Amino acid sequence: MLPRGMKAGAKMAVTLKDVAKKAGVSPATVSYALRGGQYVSPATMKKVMKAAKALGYTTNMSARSLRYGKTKIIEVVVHELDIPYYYSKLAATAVPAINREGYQALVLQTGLDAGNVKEAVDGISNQICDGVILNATGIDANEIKRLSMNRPTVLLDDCTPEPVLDTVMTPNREGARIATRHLIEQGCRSVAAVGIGYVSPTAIGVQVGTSKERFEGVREALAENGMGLTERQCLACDWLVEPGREIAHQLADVGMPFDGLFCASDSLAFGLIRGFADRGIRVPDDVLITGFDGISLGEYTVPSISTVRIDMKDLVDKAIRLLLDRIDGIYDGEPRREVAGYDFVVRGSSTRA
Amino acid sequence: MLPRGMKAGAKMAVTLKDVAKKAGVSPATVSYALRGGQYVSPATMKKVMKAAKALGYTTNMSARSLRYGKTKIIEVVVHELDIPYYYSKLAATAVPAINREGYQALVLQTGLDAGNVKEAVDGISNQICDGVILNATGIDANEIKRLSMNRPTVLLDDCTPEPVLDTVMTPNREGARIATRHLIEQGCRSVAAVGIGYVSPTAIGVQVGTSKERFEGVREALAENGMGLTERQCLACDWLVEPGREIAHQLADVGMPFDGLFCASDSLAFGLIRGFADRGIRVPDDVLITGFDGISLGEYTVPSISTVRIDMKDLVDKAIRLLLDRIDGIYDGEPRREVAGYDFVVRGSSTRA
DNA sequence: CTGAAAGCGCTTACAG
DNA sequence: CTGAAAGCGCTTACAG
Repeated sequence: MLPRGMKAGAKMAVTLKDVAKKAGVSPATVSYALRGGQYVSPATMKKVMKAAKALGYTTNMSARSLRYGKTKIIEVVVHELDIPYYYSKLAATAVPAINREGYQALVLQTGLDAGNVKEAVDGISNQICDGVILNATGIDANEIKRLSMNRPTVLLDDCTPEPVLDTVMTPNREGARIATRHLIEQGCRSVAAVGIGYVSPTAIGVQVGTSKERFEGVREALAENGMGLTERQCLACDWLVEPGREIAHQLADVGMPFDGLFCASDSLAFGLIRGFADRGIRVPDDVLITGFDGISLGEYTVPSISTVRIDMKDLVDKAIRLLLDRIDGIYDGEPRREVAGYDFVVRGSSTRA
Repeated sequence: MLPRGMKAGAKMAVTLKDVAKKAGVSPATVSYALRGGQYVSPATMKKVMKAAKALGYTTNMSARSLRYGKTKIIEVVVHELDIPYYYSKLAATAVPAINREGYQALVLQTGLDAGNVKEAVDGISNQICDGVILNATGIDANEIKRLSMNRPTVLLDDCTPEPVLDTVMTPNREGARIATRHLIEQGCRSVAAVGIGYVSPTAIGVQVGTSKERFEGVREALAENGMGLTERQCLACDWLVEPGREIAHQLADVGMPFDGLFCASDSLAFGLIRGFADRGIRVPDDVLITGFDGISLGEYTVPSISTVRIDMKDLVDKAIRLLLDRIDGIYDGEPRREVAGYDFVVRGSSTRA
């Protein structure tokens, strides 16, 4: 008995009604039985279970969600799963943490283009999940506000001065400051920032974002030590492996003008190490390098990568807590902002033997 | 007007009915208008659009799916997203490919335990998606059969002699053979297989799996050149970075008895390179190494990793094609099995300058 | 302990 | 071109 106008599927799924008929009880009783047996006699229970198993019944989640008003799904939206390695680590950490709270986790990959993120969240997320954890980079505040109309949303690393939604921040400025300070302590006197665009004094109050915060951190550490941060020292590029390699080549070709490099990501550091190896420049003998993120692979490169290691578990736990507080109606006030824990890990890339 | 027994959510979502009331038309008309405007006058169209926008309406996917009988979602089940780097690459490749077919892609992470895979597929997938792409390692054929009762499923790398479901294979045996042959051509006379358990002649017809296939490939290449493959040459371990490092340490500690190492994964090769560096053993000067998978990072290690590179795009395309043929009812016959394309990439880890 | 009934939000054949 | 109605599969308060 198809609904009017519905096409027959190749294979109709088994429904509660089918199980009820087979077990000789009402659908209501089947529902009660399947959901743990409250109000159901042991004998009925047994009949129902047997029938359900025999027919291979599984709950139609669309129907349950529609009825229940909740999906028990939390979505994790990341840009790229195969960027080594921040996002895959984020997703991998978030999934079991979400499961522990009794929710299913769905990972959504949007690609690096900000437009796709909008679309992705608009699209599937419509109402297929109860909440979203979303890396906000590249979407503006209005857009974010609009997205949140439908469901609780926690942002990651949204640097907007006035937060519009709950956010978990990475320690951009502090991390950059500590890493740069470390380079100076190791004796560097000519430091550059890889992956960081120069921010002019007039733009400093206007510009917003992760890169700008890290710029500030680097600048502060240099200033503490009587050094400046000029345009020449800022080597803007995407935070990926290949750009790191290219920058290493460029630096080698102009005679390696720096003795310390703060990298905005471990992937960049990874690429730099490779690029310097191509040109016979030795890390850490000829130049010291620090990364950012704390991807696990950084422990295994040769040399291994000193890094600002984000406590991914802490980040994820905080995001989930913020989200559940909204979903469960425990908190309904102004947007809150938290900062993920981190530590600085000293490894081979920034220490001379 | 809540359904009986339903608790009020913190925030009721906007429904078709709300839009209809606001626009002064019927819900049916709103539905038609929102779905492209067939049968709807331009004036009505405009009114509806305006009302929908004003209220921030989005479709309730649970309801639509329930009505439509399809979810337009394909699920990709992987073990671990942050294992460098096969699974994240798989997921990252599959998502846009699935989107191109007009489906949403959901990535599900199960962890390395086979029990979790069952649970994951049982659980969320119930009927929230139209099809599943699933790495089968560690689940037996009966289980797989049962899982597939509910929806079309494509397996990855299921080595069961009689396929129970559509499968895309990686070229396990051929890849291992070619890599090993390459090591021999480069002059290796004492080759070991890392990550591969020894398979005795009596077990060879019985044992099933990826590892066994690769064992066979290695054995064949060695046999072609008059060499054998004994238990001593098989160093079984998980295909991860840390085990690779540990094996390197062990080999170094017993005086490095091999001059060529076939690794079952690039991650293993990655760890070996690191472990040998710890002990002053040089790759490729002292020992040649080949990997398997073709993860992008293998290009950036020092030395870079020679590898059997799986054509991930081809693998994913084949999996999606098999799946869509089932979903769309284009094919309904015996399980089909395809092999993903691949090539062997020669890099620094297996070539002496 | 069990069943009949209502309703979640949507879509579409049908009647106007 | 538009609206009233049926029904997707499920859950639960209510009546028995």
